[in-house]
Amino acid sequence: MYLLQFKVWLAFAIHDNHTYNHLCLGYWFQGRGLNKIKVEDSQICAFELLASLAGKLLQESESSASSNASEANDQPVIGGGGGVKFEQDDDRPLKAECLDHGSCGESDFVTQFSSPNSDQKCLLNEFPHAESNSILERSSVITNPNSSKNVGADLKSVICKSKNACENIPGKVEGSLDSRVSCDGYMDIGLSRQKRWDRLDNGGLIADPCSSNDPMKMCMKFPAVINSVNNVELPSCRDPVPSASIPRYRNGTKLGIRDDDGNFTRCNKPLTKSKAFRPPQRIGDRRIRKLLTSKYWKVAPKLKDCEFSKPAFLEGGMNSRYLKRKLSYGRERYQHNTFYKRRKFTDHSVVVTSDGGFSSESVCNSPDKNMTGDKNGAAIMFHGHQAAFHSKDSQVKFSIKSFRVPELLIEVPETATVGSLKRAVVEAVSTILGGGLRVGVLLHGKKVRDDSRTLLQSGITSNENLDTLGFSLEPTPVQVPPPLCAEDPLTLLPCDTSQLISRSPTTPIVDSGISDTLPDPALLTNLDTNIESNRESVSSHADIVTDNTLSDSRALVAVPPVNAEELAMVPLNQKSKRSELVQRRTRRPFSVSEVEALVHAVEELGTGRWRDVKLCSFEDADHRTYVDLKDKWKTLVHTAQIAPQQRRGEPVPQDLLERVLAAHAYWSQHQANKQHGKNQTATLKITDSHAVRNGVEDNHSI
DNA sequence: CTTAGGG
DNA sequence: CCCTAAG
Repeated sequence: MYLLQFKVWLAFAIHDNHTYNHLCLGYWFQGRGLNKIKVEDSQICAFELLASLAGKLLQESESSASSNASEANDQPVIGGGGGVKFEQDDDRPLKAECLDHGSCGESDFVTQFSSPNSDQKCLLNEFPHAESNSILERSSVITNPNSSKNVGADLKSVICKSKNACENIPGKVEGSLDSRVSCDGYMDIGLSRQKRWDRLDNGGLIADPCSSNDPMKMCMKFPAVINSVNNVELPSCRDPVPSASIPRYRNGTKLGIRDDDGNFTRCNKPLTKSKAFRPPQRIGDRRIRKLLTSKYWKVAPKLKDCEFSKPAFLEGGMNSRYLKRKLSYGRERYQHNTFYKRRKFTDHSVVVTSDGGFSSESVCNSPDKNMTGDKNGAAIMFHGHQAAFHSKDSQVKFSIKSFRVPELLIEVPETATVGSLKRAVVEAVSTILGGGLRVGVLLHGKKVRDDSRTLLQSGITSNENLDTLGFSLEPTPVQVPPPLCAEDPLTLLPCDTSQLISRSPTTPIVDSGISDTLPDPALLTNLDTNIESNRESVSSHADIVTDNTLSDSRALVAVPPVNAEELAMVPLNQKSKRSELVQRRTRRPFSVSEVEALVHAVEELGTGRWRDVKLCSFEDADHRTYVDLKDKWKTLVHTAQIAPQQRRGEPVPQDLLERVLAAHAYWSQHQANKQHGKNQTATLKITDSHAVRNGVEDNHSI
């Protein structure tokens, strides 16, 4: 479980301004644990550190590859004071490490610490499977005396430091490090993911270059959102009706609601799941821009190293439900405290991004298909181009032409060697594939999740146009997958993918996009589209760089278009009518039991608190958003008011409809009263102010 | 982010 | 279910 944490951290360290501590973990995780990084300035942002590391690797590879080390000798230098030194504790050449371990993922990480003694392998086994790693356990594992001393010690210090830093987190809740701690990994993950989205300016809005109709707009909203999370309120606290009084199970109806003992489990859900993940469909542009803009390569002065990852420990017994908010809060602080100093970054750099993150929808799969079954979206690291051929009999033949790798951005300076570029690619891909792969099946752009169904049942038949069938490669969900399965994040990723696959505006969505856009199998092998889009991407990419270099000549070097073509996978987002690409969620008619739950919740909470309704009765029904509930209520009211003959779909019991009407009437009245009360208050205020104006000071007024 | 309402 | 305006 917690291995994932490292994995994710790594992902972030790579393209975020995480501090050394974060990167540290990621670094080791990468399988180069024996190569220490010494950082004088522990606040050095991950970027710089990574860049240094990349430079180091590059240098090594180059110097060893040829005698021409002049360029390579241009050691990466972290601007300003903090310095970074690389050391190797063993004899293995860095180069080898880079090539051989990059793809090992977490298993590699583990190996690092158990290698000294083969009998220590047992460590590995407990590791990934531990269902309740506590921080303490974690430390002990990492610092196992049998492990490399240096590594262990360093890691330990990192962890300790993190813990300390956490103590300064506002809102921290003292609590024992019980099994719940295992949730922190997820929180970290979710947070990190989200962080990617909101890593905009210091809470400020970036000029929106897009029209209001542009999907990009969505991204723009983040800063605002972030700023508004100050209100860390606990919904249940203000609930007139104790949430406990709201049965989670009613009439034997389960709505994917977990009982009160399900805290731990709940942690497995994406804590940050939310719409937040959805919008940034085009965050790519933004992110890339940032990456290329020197001004973002800053150092986090006094940022607490783990403000981000903290929440884990904080949540003593707090309802996980609120973690999200708390996290947001922490994130906000982070933003405010973060970048000031500016540091120039130069030399080699290898930036690897992977929007897909390590999410994995599979993670979301639960036995109860009905409840969590379908988050659209897939882990999306890859998307396959596939062609299917009909055949006689009832046989269905499939032929996967190729898979393309979307959302993989690799940057290297012009002076980098082809070899280093290859390694960078290998590393990037390896990182993603570290955990193995899974294959997803898409039909008409929708994921076919039920593995037990037959092709026929799934609609995959020779009669169908098999072009509508698609496959996707996804990172294997590690153990108990992390909550990255946030419904939205997943949805998001695929969108980026679609762009990568084709620039055709007609491309609906990632999934179906492939087949729809490339109906002719022959086209599947045609790279024109990709190349073209790449060029476009690159050019815009270069433009950005150019712009920035005007103010800072030390900015990164633009990636030559040539490289882009070589990397049929460096698809940067392009501006396009993404909005048209968004796929509609699959329709999910409410079941009677859901209606029942909804009605009950509304009876208790009223019609103006959909978020609470969601939380109380549908918290675990990830596919039901509060908006959905609101809409459903709307239709229910309507349904209840029309003649039974006009109703469609699964009939809703009349008694339920009557309750709907009753609740509707009741709360409508309630709202009216409230409104009336407000008016009265307003009147009073006016009266008061009037009184003040008249010199009748009254500090108690209002 | 949430709500409320139109599409 | 989606989209948006508003808060």
